[in-house]
Order: sequence, then C-alpha cells, then structure tokens
Amino acid sequence: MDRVDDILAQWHRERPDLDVAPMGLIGRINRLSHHLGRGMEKTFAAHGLTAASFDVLATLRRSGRPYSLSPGDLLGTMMITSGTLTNRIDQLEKAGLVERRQNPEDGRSVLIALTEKGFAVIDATVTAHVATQARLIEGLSKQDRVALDALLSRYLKVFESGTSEGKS
Amino acid sequence: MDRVDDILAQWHRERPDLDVAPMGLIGRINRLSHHLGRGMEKTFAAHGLTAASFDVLATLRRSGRPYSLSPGDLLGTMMITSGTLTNRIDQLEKAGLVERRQNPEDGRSVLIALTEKGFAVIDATVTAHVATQARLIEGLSKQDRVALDALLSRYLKVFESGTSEGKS
DNA sequence: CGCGATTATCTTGACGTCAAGATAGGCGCC
DNA sequence: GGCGCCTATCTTGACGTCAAGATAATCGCG
Repeated sequence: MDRVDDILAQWHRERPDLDVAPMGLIGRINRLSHHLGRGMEKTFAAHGLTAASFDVLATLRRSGRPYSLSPGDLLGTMMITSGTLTNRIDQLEKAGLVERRQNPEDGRSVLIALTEKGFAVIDATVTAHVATQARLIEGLSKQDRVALDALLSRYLKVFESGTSEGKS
Repeated sequence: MDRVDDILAQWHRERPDLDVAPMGLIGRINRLSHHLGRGMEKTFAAHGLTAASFDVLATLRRSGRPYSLSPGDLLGTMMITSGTLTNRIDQLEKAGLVERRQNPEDGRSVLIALTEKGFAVIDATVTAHVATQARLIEGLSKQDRVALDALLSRYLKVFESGTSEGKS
C-alpha cells in the first residue's frame, strides 16, 4: 500500500468509468524518479554540483580521452534542449570545471572539455554517487533488482529503440 | 540495447572499479519518467493546463465532494514544497479554476475549492489524460505491465511505507 | 564561385521549483 | 487573560528548463 494505491482508490470511487491501471504504473515510475532524484541531489551538493552540472561533467568524463565533446554530441545523450545545455556549460565554465575550445574542423562548432579541476571533481563525485545509488537501491532484493531492470529496459526500448533517436 | 546500456559500457571502460548496476536501474527509471512526462504534457497543454496545475485540480477532483482541501492537505499528497503550492494555487485562482475560501474552523487555514469551471476542465482533461496514458503504455505486454507494476510497487514502498510520510 | 539552404550554438522570455524565512492566527501554561 | 510557542500559509531570491527564434559558419547546386 503506497500513496499511489490511495490515489487510484479515490479515482475509482469518483470516476469508475476510467481504467486507472496505466495511471498506477506511470505514477509509480514518476514518484520513484522523484524520490531517487532527491536522494542523489545531496551527494551532488556535497561536491558543489547539481544534478544538471553532474550530468554534463559525467558525460564528458565517461566519453574518455580527451574528455571533450561538442555541444551537439552532448545533446545527443542528454534529455535536454540546446538552450538548457548552453546555460549548463556557462555555469560550469564560470566555475572553471570545463572550457570552451575552438573546433579546428568546423567554425560553427565548439568543443567542451573538462579542465584538470573538472576531472578531479567529477571523478570524486561519481565515486560517491555510485555509493549513494547503491544505498538507494538496497531496499530491494537482488532478484527484484534484476527483474525490475529487465522490465524497465524492455519498456525504455519503446522510447529509445536501437542506436537512433529517442523522441517521445 | 537502450541509451542506458551505452552509458554503462562507457563507465565500465573508464572506471572499471565502479559497480554500475544500480546506475542502470535508476537511470532507466529517470529516463522513463522523463519520456512519459513529455508525452503527458501535450494532453495537459491541449486543455490549457500544465502538469503542475493538473496535479492540483486532479487532487481536488478525486477527493470527492465538496472538492475542497486546505493547502496543508494538498501538500500531504503532492511531492512539492509549500512555496511551490502557493504559486500553483495563485495561477489556478487567476485562471478561475479554483478559489480560496475562509476556513470557518481555523483562521490560519484556507480552503482551496474547485470552481464550476475548474470541475469541468479537470473532468474533461482527466478523461483525455487516461487515454494518453493507455497509449504510452501500449508498447508493453499485459503480462509485463502487471509484473513491472508489482515490482515498482514493492520498490516504492521503501520510500512511502504504509500511510505515514514519504520523506526521501 | 556565389548565394540560398542547412547546421550548430546561443539568446530571450516565461515558468516551475526549492530552501529559508516572514507573517499571522490559534493554543496553553501561568 | 496575557504572552510565548506552535502551526499554516505565503514571500523572496536563485536556479533549471523549455520553446521559439537569432546568429554565425559551412555546404552544395547551378
């Protein structure tokens, strides 16, 4: 019995004509995402980051040497718009964690690169972050984790099929 | 193979010391929440609402007659802060969908009530919303839905146990 | 080789959200 | 009954996000 069950029971009483089973599943995904996000924010804040800035630094870090990608490349893996990305890069550049470099091969484009400081920050943060995630998931048995992950993966494929785009 | 698999593979190459299994599960929940939210926003917008305003109206509607709750009651079922709620109510009041009434039993408190117009809007919107949700979930087999919902419910209980509060 | 179409990034303006603190009404001990 | 404490709601200021459009550089057809 979670909050979603209460919500569904209320709808069933008020609008018995509606099939609210999908609402339950979608509501649970949303609420879990929210709880998990709040839990992870604290770790980011402890390292001077937000979920937004962590996202950019982590994408650059895991891309491997030379830890630099164009804004367009970053957009491809992040679920945000171009304006949002510009804003994120501005903040990180101001903080000295990334720098904008000219792209020698295309004057329209730019390369966003981790600075030395940025590398140190993201490497320390991601280590703590993984520990936080492990803690956030410890309430679920090993079996449930595997089963849940498999089902989520199958569902996510509906929106992000193969290697192409993930439009909604 | 979704985007999350790509991300995990990159981390495994760059930081083989980290156990990224939790990151996969949490990342999939986040991305699904995002995709689903984007899909549902369009329905809200078609009825002049946002996810935020829908949330308030729906909570009042499903609470049953007389379709009125105090801000404190609303906060109990919504995952937002009091300042955010004040802002949402201000917008809805300006749009004529809810109204603030004095609480005869407690001068500190207020009652937020659906107006006639607000009732009509939310009733029409929720009907369309349920149809949208049914569409967003149709990529998943009936069996998978049931299994996924059961696992999500078990996981959500970690954060929202019983009838008490759901702090993170 | 020049100019229109395309691509890459940034700008603008409007919202939604949060944390922290301010305001204001009620409650209870003395 | 008065005064300090608690509770309910609102205010403030800083961010993050989006949609739509602006700017700037490259591409490609004639």
